[in-house]
Amino acid sequence: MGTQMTEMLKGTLEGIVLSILAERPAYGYEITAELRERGFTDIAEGTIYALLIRIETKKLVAVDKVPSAKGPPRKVFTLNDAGRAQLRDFWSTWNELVSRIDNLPHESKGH
Amino acid sequence: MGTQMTEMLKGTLEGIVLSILAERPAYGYEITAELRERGFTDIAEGTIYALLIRIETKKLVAVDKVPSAKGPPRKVFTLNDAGRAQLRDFWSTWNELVSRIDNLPHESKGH
DNA sequence: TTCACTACTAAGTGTTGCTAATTACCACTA
DNA sequence: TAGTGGTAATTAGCAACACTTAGTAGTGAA
Repeated sequence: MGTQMTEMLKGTLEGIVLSILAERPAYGYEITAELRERGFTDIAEGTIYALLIRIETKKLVAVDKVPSAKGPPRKVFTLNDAGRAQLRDFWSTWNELVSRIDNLPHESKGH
Repeated sequence: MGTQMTEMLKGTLEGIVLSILAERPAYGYEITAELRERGFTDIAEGTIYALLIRIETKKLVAVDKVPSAKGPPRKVFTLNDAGRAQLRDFWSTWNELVSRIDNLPHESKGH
């Protein structure tokens, strides 16, 4: 992936994943697929799994092992209250950043 | 500063500074002040100087030493062609990220 | 001479996303 | 039976970035 996007995802990717989990519980592989559908085409699988471990450690999610018909058991992640609070923080920080950047000198900002 | 914002600035701060330099040449202290005016209140001085060294190393700017009435000579940074190209890249990546994030599940996205 | 302001530098830290390799499980097929 | 392919998760090592903290100097005014 372009280095530019890689660096920009730092600090946003966690919020992106949390917002997907806010819709419904999901497991790693599923989240990776959903991200690709949503345009985040080049995010490495390993990145997602590492991130999921992080949000589990931070206790933003509940985790259930669910047996799968094909393949090893799935780790299903469900957002908890702390996770929803973190997600609200994410949106407020993101909105603030967007509005600050909107106020930057705009010459050739792209439409 | 909130950790959340700190992480989000990774990958964007460089573009933010470049876009300030696109308006007019400036030196470190000046840029720091301008950022504060524009709402980036808590960015450490050291962070800006480190970033300026990075973009100088990447040859995105021309550097001139200009004597100052009060204090040591200023290092004035001027965007060059490579810098302007980098800035265009920044805006296109940024716009792409914004549009992807806009398409995320939107419940409680903030107003 | 002391103080405040200006301007830059340097060392070390933590978080993050990346690559790449490995393991595990099941169904299908040659 | 062995092999292949798709699903699912984990791990180790790496590089980039912003942060904190501290320090070095030059200048003018009290």
